Amino acid sequence: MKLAEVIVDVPTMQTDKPYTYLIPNDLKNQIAVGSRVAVPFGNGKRKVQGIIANIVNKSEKDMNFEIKEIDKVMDLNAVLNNELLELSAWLAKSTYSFRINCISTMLPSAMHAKYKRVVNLLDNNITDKDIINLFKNTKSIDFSEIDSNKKLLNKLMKLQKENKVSLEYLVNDKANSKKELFIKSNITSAEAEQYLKKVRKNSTNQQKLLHLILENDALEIKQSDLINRYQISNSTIATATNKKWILKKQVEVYRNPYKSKVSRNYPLKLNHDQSLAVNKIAESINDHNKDVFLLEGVTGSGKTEVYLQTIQKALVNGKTALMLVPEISLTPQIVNRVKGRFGELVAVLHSGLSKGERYDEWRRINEGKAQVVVGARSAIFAPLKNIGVIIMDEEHDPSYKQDDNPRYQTREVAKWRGNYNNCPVVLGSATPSLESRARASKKVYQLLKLPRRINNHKLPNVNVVDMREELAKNGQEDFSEPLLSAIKQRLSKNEQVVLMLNRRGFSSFVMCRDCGFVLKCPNCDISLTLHMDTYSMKCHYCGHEEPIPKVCVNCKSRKIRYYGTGTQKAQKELLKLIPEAKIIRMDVDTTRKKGAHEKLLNRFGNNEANILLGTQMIAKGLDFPNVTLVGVLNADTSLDLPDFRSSERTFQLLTQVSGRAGRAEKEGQVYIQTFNPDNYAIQLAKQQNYEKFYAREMHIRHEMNYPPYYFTIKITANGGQEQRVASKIFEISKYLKAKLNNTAIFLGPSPSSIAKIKNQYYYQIIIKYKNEPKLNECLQFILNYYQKDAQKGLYINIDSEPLSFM
DNA sequence: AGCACGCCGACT
DNA sequence: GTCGGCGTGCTC
Repeated sequence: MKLAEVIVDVPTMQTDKPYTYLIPNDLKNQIAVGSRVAVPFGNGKRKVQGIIANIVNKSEKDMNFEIKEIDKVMDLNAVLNNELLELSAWLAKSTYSFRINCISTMLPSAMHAKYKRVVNLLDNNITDKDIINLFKNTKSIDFSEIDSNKKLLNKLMKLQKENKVSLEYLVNDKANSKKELFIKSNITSAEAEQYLKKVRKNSTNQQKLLHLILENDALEIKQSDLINRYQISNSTIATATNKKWILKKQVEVYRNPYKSKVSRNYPLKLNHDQSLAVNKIAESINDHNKDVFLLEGVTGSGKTEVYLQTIQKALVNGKTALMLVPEISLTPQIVNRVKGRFGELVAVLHSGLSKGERYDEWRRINEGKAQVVVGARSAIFAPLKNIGVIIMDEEHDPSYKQDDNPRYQTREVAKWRGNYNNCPVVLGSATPSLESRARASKKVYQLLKLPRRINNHKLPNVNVVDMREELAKNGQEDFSEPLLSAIKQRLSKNEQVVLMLNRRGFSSFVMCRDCGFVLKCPNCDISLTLHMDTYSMKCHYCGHEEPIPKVCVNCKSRKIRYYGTGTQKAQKELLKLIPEAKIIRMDVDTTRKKGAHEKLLNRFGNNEANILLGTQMIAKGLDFPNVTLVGVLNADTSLDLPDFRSSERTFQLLTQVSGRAGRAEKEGQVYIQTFNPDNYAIQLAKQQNYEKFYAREMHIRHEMNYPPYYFTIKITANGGQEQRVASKIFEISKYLKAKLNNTAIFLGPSPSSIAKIKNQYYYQIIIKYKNEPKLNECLQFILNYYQKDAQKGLYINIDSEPLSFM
């Protein structure tokens, strides 16, 4: 007997295993491994969505529990192939998360189940006024309408026992494909010719339609096209339908998120280094080698062209290709370049798409209609088959690590898929992560270098401005004299400027000068940021918003001052200093709306503004030939973070943003303003010398026992009651210290650096270790042991190789 | 998660 | 006595 093993959509520790179900006869042909199904689950009539992980041949009698039947099948075809199912199991294990959560992240959100409970009225002779009122003139109501009404709920429970009402559970599919009305001819062209003779001479529109059918055997056309392109009106269509000349038909269409025209582009001639790289990778594609390449190329060295020609090689071999880019640089610039090269073969996946668009792109990939996928982090789960190459651009980018469950590092998933598909993985960056670069040194990865910019353009000239001097000299803390005059000079030459300030809002905090009181968020342990556009104080963590205080909340003093500069304030100040500046501000606040990102960049590209002022979102991927000056207003924001990766981040950010300058003929210039001009990360970013930075930073990591010399794991406990959270984390720490080798280094337990977010307290332990074969088992034990606390609102999270220790 | 079951205090 | 609060355990 064939039984189905189902992973149910109930993300808890206890239910994180397959459940066995009978396959009813009428569903036998529709069910396959990887299908979405609805199954009964639990005592009542509850139904949940699930994924078939396995079909096994077992006798029902072998089971020591009652087996229920699968209720229905949600899709015509399996939504997960074997590769992705296997991947979900590996992912769950390696990220300490539930399998169903892993499966959910693989599927477009339109495929996540939508549950609905409905109360049906069975008995019409109910006398209770509340109940009569409730069912006014319907027989069934949505349960959520009465969910909170205890009194009503109790009455209904009673009635349910008397069989007077019933509770029904529905698993609905959110996945709606877009349909468009098509017109299809119902007659042959020969018949159309006959009809043409019969129609009245003055019915010109009908004649037009008949001619169309005459000329196109088996005509099938969008109704809207028929109306717009051929000027055939709705009434004509109605008449023709009545006469049975044509049929109306709903056809599933794919939403196309990139309607804008993409101009075709062709492979560029490669320089020596580039062709060497392409050849190496192509060799690996041909030979089905699972090599991992690290493509270390300075900014502007033409990495993208290497990617594109590599993808071409995969396609020529009859394979597909996956290209990942950081979310923030998933700009139309990159997408258009890939689309322009490979046209209809390309599917794009990123958060800017609507749910429907994402679903459609996903289906195009699943059905094999798209062979090239470009996308951000989660696109690593694209249902491509027969992958020939996986490319990760800007492999060092922090957005490749997901910061909630499953907390995966895209790079690791990419390597897993490369291994499964027997294909190479290409990691590209101007500033590789230390982990990757170290592996290249150990020959685990193959290092490919692009040390020169294309056409031998020079790297920009970088100047470091000591803001301590500037502050002492002319009291300036935002715009130094050298930067200001450079801006003015560039503007006078009609060139463009990019300014980066890694802090949004107006001022970063508000402090009372009398008592030192800083206004904090009531829900989070973080100070509120002043926003001038809304005249309010905002919390960047939970979104809390309150009016700007006029007097100090603490001491009632009026001496309140704003400290720190955000993008809003910088924009205002810059306009004061350079009135002729035309500034586009780009930060989370101005790019929240769909497509805003693209619009702002287009305006800048069209020279509608001469200064682009933004947060780090402007550091990556932008390629504007007219940008000759880049300014970093405060290089210290990322340096001052209490985290072992802060130097690496700072170096990467400064190098990336500097790379925006002088990408074409005109030479670029960069000014980095800092209060730490001698810091090595800043000095080496000035020299644009990655290799030197790598050597220096590795030395420090070695001294301090940090990655890549050590593995790390972060265990966090959070909950509403600080006491309980703290005692839990100490308990865990004690347990682990007893179990692990004494070479493991424990940091903490301690409150997390933002100890409270949205009224949840956070405590953490970080463990640095070299070799701990028992660790995985211990952590699984902890998760199991503390699952009971999850019901009391106390959660344990495990983050393997966390991005930051904060 | 969501539901049933069981145990305990407080009410018509 | 029973109603409803919450802690506990189970879901093929």
